[in-house]
Amino acid sequence: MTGSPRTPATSTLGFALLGLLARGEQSGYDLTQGLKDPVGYFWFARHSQVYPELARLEAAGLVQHTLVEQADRPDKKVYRLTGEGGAALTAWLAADTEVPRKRDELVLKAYSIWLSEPAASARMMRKHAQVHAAHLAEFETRLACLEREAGAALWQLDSKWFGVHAALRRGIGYEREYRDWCEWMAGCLEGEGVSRR
Amino acid sequence: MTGSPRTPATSTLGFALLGLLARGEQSGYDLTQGLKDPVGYFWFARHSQVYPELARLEAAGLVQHTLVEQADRPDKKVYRLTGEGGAALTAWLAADTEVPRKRDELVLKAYSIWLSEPAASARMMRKHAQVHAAHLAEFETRLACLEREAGAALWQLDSKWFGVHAALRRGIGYEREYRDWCEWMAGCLEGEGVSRR
DNA sequence: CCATTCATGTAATCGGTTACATGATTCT
DNA sequence: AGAATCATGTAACCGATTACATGAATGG
Repeated sequence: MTGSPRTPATSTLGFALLGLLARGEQSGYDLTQGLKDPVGYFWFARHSQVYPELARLEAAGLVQHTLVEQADRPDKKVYRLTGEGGAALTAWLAADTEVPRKRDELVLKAYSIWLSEPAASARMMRKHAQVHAAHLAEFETRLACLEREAGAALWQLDSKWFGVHAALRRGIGYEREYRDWCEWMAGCLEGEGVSRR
Repeated sequence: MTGSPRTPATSTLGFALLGLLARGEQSGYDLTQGLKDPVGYFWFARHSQVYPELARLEAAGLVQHTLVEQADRPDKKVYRLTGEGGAALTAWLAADTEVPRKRDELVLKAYSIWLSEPAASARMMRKHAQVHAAHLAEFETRLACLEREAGAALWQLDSKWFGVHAALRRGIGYEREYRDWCEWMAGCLEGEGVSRR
């Protein structure tokens, strides 16, 4: 009993998958879909990354799969969390989290925008404002749905809906701020800001 | 005259460097420092990525360097933008920009926070709120400095200060929103939100 | 004396994207 | 007839991080 079974350091993607599996067993395909929405607002991956990661998690004893044969569809592997997997997940939750440094090409362009055609840049900013406004609207709709369906569970700290709620709130704030910045930029570029106000 | 000199698709880092060089000639070392601050709020790189990228940009004819010998310090290569480099930069500015999908480990943890110890998670959220509040304060200080130093140039679309201004505004909005979300989360986890208000 | 700054590079590794590969069923 | 959905994998590549490597001058 000297030393644990040598878990070779699970990646963040691994914990994302464990977090999804903590809500119920799923196949690799389902997990890939789940990584679009709502986890996908802040983490995502393609199936080509998910399948090998699941194999690694299983080798580390954090998940297990059962083969489910299906008549009209391809057979699938349904994964579930093991006790060790649950423990690894809560240990990760308690561990320190790095503040991420972001890369954002649009803001990088803004830094060089003084070299560009203002009208063209304004159009680009308006387009991005629209995209973020659309994201915002979608998140707000989802939150409204959630309020109807989950009700008070949205606010219960030990409910899985609280997690969705938390992430959605972050998404809403982020998209609102991004939209406002794009619109402010567009306004400046269209001439409003030239003479200080 | 069939086809341009076959620029092998400059990376985003390449354009970040061109954007910095458009403001004045610099060495690879200087550029690496510049990628911390203020461009670094939205793009960054280590020197091990910068030096090879500069070599690639030079091979593509977008920058040129001069060796500057120094007595008391190591010699350095000072890079400057070529005409082709400036053209590549403005072409990139005019091109479509992808809306980036973000990965954020803290929000990912929030999604699984229903499995954690609320008090410990609250402490983590307060810590992150502090970090973002500190970033916010720093950005606001910088903007205030810029206002004093650059004055009206901050609002002139063809001034390089306008680019800094734009990026700083984005940083300020982002950090403020992130701080507020962390504090909202902490409040919930400390019990305020349990019974719906 | 040791750490930091200035200054430039290379090598190993890792996380993630794109593309390759297969194949049945259902919807348009 | 062709596209999309379900379902699982592998391989090549690329961008980025970490570590390796060197070396003089200055500051604590």
